[in-house]
Amino acid sequence: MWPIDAESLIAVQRELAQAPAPPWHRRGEPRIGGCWVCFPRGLTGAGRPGDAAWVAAVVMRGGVVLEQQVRRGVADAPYSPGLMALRIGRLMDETMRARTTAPDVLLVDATARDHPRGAGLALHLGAELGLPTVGVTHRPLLARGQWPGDSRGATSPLRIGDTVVACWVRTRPGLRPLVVHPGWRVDLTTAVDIVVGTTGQRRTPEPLRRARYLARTARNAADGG
DNA sequence: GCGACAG
DNA sequence: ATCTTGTCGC
Repeated sequence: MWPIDAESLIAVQRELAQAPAPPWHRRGEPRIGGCWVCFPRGLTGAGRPGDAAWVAAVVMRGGVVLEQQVRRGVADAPYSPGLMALRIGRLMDETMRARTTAPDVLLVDATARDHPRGAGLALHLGAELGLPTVGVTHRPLLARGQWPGDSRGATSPLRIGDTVVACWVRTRPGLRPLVVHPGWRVDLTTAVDIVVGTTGQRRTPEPLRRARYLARTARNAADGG
């Protein structure tokens, strides 16, 4: 369920951070999903409840698209660091539940353990959907750590205090590394494996790239652009 | 009060 | 997320 106010979301996040999550491990060629939300061009700042949004969900297996969908929706709250679930949690959840093909693991552009209460949207969405998740972001929310070397596959830890909560991953030499967040039922090694395994010559994992493309294309067709 | 701050 | 401006490369 998706709380509609900060107080209840914060309570849910505190619970989630403690919830047992038996580790999932990839076996064979998994179905890998990607979910992406985009907003109207020109929207600036934190936004507001009722903002238009476009959500795309993709499921792939070994480079083949099994299913993809894009829909228009509405954001429930402004963006606020640590409370992103309030803005787009419900949207992503509903979009994923509308899928016929269930992925084995889902990629989300959000953090997980790298969060004020240790339960960012990537973790939360996985728990709600009952799906292992991996978060992929451009930068950490709270965690700190030096960049890795410049070769593809190079990683370096991101810590909050002494705890490693995520890591930098260089998916393409010469480009800024991504932040990879082990989400619901996923450990660091598996998260990196999934991201590197879905990233060919591009910086972004293919299911996420595809979902982003679909969402933006739908938006551009709708609001002119 | 000011800067930081996933998307 | 979205914007900007420029640059390098296929």
